Amino acid sequence: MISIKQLHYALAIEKTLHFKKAAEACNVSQSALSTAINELEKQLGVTIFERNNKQVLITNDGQLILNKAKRVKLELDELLQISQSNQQPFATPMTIGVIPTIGPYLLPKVLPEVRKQFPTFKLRIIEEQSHVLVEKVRNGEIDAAILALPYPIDGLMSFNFWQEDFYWVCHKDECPKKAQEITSEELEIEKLMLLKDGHCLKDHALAACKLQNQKQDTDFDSASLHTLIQMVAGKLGTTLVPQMALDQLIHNESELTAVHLNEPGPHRTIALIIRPNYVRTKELTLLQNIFTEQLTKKCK
Amino acid sequence: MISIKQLHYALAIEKTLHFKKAAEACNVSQSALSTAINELEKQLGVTIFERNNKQVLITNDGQLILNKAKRVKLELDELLQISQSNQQPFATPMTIGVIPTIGPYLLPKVLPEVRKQFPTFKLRIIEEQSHVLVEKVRNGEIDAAILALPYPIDGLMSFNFWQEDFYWVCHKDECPKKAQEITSEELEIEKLMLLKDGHCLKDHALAACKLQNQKQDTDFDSASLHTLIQMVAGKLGTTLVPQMALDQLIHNESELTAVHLNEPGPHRTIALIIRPNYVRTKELTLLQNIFTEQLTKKCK
DNA sequence: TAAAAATACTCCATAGGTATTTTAT
DNA sequence: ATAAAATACCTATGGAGTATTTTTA
Repeated sequence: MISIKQLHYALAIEKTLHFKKAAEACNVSQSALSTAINELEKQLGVTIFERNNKQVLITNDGQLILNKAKRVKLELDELLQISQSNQQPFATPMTIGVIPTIGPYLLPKVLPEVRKQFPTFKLRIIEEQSHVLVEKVRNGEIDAAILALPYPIDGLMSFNFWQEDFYWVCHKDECPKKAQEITSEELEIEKLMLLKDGHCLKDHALAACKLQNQKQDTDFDSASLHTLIQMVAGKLGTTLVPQMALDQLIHNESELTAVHLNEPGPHRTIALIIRPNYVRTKELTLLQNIFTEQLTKKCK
Repeated sequence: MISIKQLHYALAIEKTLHFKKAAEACNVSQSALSTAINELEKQLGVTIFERNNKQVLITNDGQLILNKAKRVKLELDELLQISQSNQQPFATPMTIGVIPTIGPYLLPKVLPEVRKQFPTFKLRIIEEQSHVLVEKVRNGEIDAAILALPYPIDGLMSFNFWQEDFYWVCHKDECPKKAQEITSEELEIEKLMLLKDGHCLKDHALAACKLQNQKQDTDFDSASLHTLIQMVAGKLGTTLVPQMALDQLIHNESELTAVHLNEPGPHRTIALIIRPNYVRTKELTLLQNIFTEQLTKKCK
């Protein structure tokens, strides 16, 4: 019968493409690893590695096997986590990805409370764009991701925990009226500056205004909302920012005004994305509750 | 290190709730199975089974572990299938689920060609409603399902292979006009008979007419289109049927007329649903091509 | 010829079997 | 008292190590 050890060994070779190094990584002799791989290939009836004394190559079929082996290992790791996380929640570290238009605004609002409630919890945060995070969730590199929806997440599951609208930000001197609301029709589209392509915030902002994602003259090739806001302060145009970013981007003494974009909403939904069958859902639910609770307290 | 064998044994006990019977099912002695389970529980630090001389119970944590173990086994089975299916496609049997409003119309059109191209292929078909099939795909009981979209398939993946419109079917004597087209506004809603709740065809038909799924007086508690058509023939009302069912339901000599429902479409999308990471995609692609090809030949 | 994988041979850990004991109803 | 799981003990398989051979770039 095929064993987990064999899969471990095969995955080690995939990494190093070298039997001796792989053997060292697995703390076994080259001989042990070699026979294990031969036996695995014999059992499967598939040559996984084409090898000679100079190089190790992965066959096409072999790559499929290795990908599946990673999957098996992933599920097995999760099985081990079940026991640990149920014995004492938050004992095992967790890595969560977050996109750049959420991270800097969400995390300062919620992480203090997380630390307060679970002081020993090792939570690692990475910041990437949506497509990178989706891939990392898929292959198990990270436990979960915090994205803005709608976004295509084929094969993954989402748990929405927050919804918010956009605010239109302009310089006080250029604010057309004193109203608290503005509709997309009243916006001067030509003056609107948005993040560069690849940031989902741009798509969501355009969708909220019912605009196509046509290549706009006004595209601003910036990677952060902070920079955009600086441009607005410099009277170079206006922009749209999500509600949770308002308090950080616009201070009382600032030259800027933010008015609610009055279009049917919510304009942006924030969600936790996980693989189906991900096991640490209890812990994620606890986190999610803190998120919603803190956002409600600090945004409404 | 935890082994696959241990998981196998644990799953056998879950089925039988009896160590001796489980041991027999695994072709090992009760002693071997007993020690393996004890070792597994020790390694995990979790009591999976609460047992005495009279009964075996599954603990809460144990059930989580067992569910995950099933997952591991599933992925491992797929790993074994990779080698087999790549060595000779269609050598391993495959089970595909299909909903009752697709099966009887799609399968006669496509299966002959499948048999012709892959005579040795053992394809098993089961017929259930969408929610049952989605669950069976999730837990690996079946390889894939053929559904009509839109339908919620959280965490699964869909490959659309056909799109079609609805046709309004009425008795010739009651046909309001001779036109080839009718809009939903021209329909007499009171006379419209649809399948009972639970059949997605009802939802899709209503959506095509832009109607709410309100509890209609005209709901007809039938489980098959054939029955509905009999009712139409008996002048009890009218109905909507998908294009692929037309040739079977309405013959030349019949008393019935079918006219195309002229609403923005397509009204119903047919798709293959699989788990993410499902491995026999090459074979499914071949099947799917046959499906589309045969439908185009026989429906257009 | 030299670097790397495969093989030969030995050893030991452990999975499994049989027989027996413990346990709880 | 008895049915069923746990344990003791023995055996055999196979995984792992060391040393050596084979392979081919």
